[in-house]
Amino acid sequence: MDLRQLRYFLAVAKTGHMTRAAEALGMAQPPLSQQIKGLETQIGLPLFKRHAKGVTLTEAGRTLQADATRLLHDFDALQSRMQLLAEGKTGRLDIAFTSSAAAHEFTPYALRECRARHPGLVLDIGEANAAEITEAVAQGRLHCGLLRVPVDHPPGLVFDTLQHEPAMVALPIDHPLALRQRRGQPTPVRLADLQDEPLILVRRTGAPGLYANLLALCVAQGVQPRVVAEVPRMLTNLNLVAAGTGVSVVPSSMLGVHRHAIAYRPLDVGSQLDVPLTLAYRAEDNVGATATFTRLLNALASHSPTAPATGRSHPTEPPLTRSKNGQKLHTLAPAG
Amino acid sequence: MDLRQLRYFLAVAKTGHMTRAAEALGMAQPPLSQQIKGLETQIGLPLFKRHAKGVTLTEAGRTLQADATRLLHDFDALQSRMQLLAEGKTGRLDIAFTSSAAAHEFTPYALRECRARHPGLVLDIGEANAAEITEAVAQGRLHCGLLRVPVDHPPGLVFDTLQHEPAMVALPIDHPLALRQRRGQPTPVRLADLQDEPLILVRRTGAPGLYANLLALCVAQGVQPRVVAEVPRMLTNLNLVAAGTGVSVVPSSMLGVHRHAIAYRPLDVGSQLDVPLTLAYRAEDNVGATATFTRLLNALASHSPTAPATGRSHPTEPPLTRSKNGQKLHTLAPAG
DNA sequence: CGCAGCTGATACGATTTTGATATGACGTAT
DNA sequence: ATACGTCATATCAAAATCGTATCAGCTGCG
Repeated sequence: MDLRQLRYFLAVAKTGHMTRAAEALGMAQPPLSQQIKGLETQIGLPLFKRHAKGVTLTEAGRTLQADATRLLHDFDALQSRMQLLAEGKTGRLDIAFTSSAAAHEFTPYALRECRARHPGLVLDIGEANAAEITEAVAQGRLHCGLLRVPVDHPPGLVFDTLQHEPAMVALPIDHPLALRQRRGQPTPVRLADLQDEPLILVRRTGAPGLYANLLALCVAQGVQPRVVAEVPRMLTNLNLVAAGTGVSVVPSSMLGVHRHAIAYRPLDVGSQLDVPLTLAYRAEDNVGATATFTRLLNALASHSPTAPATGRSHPTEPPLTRSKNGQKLHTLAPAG
Repeated sequence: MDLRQLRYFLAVAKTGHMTRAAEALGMAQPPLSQQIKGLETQIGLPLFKRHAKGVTLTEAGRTLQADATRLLHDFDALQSRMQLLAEGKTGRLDIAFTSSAAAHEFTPYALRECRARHPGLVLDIGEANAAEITEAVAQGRLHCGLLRVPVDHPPGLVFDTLQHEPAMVALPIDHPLALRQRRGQPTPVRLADLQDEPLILVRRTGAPGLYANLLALCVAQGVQPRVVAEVPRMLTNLNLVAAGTGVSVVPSSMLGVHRHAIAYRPLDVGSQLDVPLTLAYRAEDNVGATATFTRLLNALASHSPTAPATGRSHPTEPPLTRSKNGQKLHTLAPAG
């Protein structure tokens, strides 16, 4: 017995004619008759009574009709479920951010867009530091991770740079560097200015990341930073700055945090430090819902004003709704 | 997508090995790999991750595993349901008796046996007269009918004579024919004795049946019966006899009804009238549960002491339990 | 570091299954 | 009575499936 035979059977049962069922099925009548006969002999009961102008279901036929209808319905449901899964219109998506990635405006925006465009996706969102996220993605416990500077590159992982933004110096509001002005405007900070300042870093074991870049830049400029604290989270970092414990260098999207206690100053032209927003996922699992998510984020990023200048790994996609601060930058017909 | 492919898939998913799954399925490994690959390309997602010592389900694979397991289980259930139906171990059976057929001891005995041997059968039992039963069976509203003398022979209907018994004369207990004795024993009644007796008949429109036989026999013997009543049911008939309204001729299995008011006397040797118990069913529908029932009744009948002398239309069957009045005549190992 | 031993993937020929065309048998309706 | 429509049968072509032989890649051992 076979699903094909059951489909044939149902077609015949529905029409009451071998011939008409055959043309409805897009096939000739003789093979249909053969298949029905095969089904009957395999079951051991006639399913139809043949008469001159068609066929009629027997009792066994009626029983089979009910059961087969249900079964084929279930089968079709299974098939379309898998189809949706394959197309990435359905599925569960385990994601996590670092706290500084979550602070970038692109992150909540992308999540809103994802929810609006793909209501069938279930997003399960967590938060962890870059090292934990990288490991979780590599191990398959997460589908995607959003972080800043990649801290590790396990084989099989892809890192898409979605956004770029300059790093800024975070100073206690009454710090001399914060008070320094030129023609009434605050002045940029040079790395050399931080030479003897108490520096606070966000850092975890074995995780180079953003601050590796900063320290490398210091070394390159002959600056000896004085690290007074290493904290696990960006917000802890800023709390300490606000308390006057020291100074820090943070992505510019942190601007505004503790704005009455912290002054944010750009870095000097010669000390520019770019902070990326990075999407991490496994190359081999970039299918279905994951692919939907990664494609969407890359597409949103390439249409975003703060898109990275370097060539994108994925080409642009169809027009996208861009709702930022309640303003629509791009418009899409039925944007969900 | 196909059930076979799903079976293959589940085998691979269960074992975690293409090779072992292949031997479990009784096939070679290459075609199995092909089918799995075909399934994956058709769905559009990899279902397994291949590595050096086997394969592992992907997320999509786990989803499909759950769904496919359910579907195949349903399919197997469908198949075994149809199998049981074909074997006649399951199903609904619409039967009806005439009241005199129900009076024969064979009838309740056969029903008991049927229930005991085939607990999966649902017997829906009705009662009607011979003409109604014949029509209902012919139209397919009944699977089987039990009656006495067939009143009609629509095409396609089969009548199996299960039992034979002599007709007896039913007389009011104080009737002269009942009181007549020879050497202290009641004497048989000749048809001629009934010449002027008020006769009561069970009869319905257009239904010849038993009483046609009786009347034919009277005509053959030159007897002019005087019919004073025609009643719809055998029991009504006997009620009237008990009340002294008249005399009647009834199957001997009615013996004992109103035994304080009715005397039953055999017919004279020259006036023997045989009353059969007949099973009616459609030849073309004698499959499944109906076949189980008709075969059982024929088998029980051929092992019964009152089996008809004429050659049976169906050969005898395996040994059967015969519990009559609590006595077992034949014994069967696990007779249910 | 290299090689045996296992894994799944590929290539190709044989078998089985399935479908199409032509035709027949049977009933019905005009 | 005959023409039409039904399903069944026979025969052949096409497709799918399967088996054998072989390859490629990874593991784990020496």
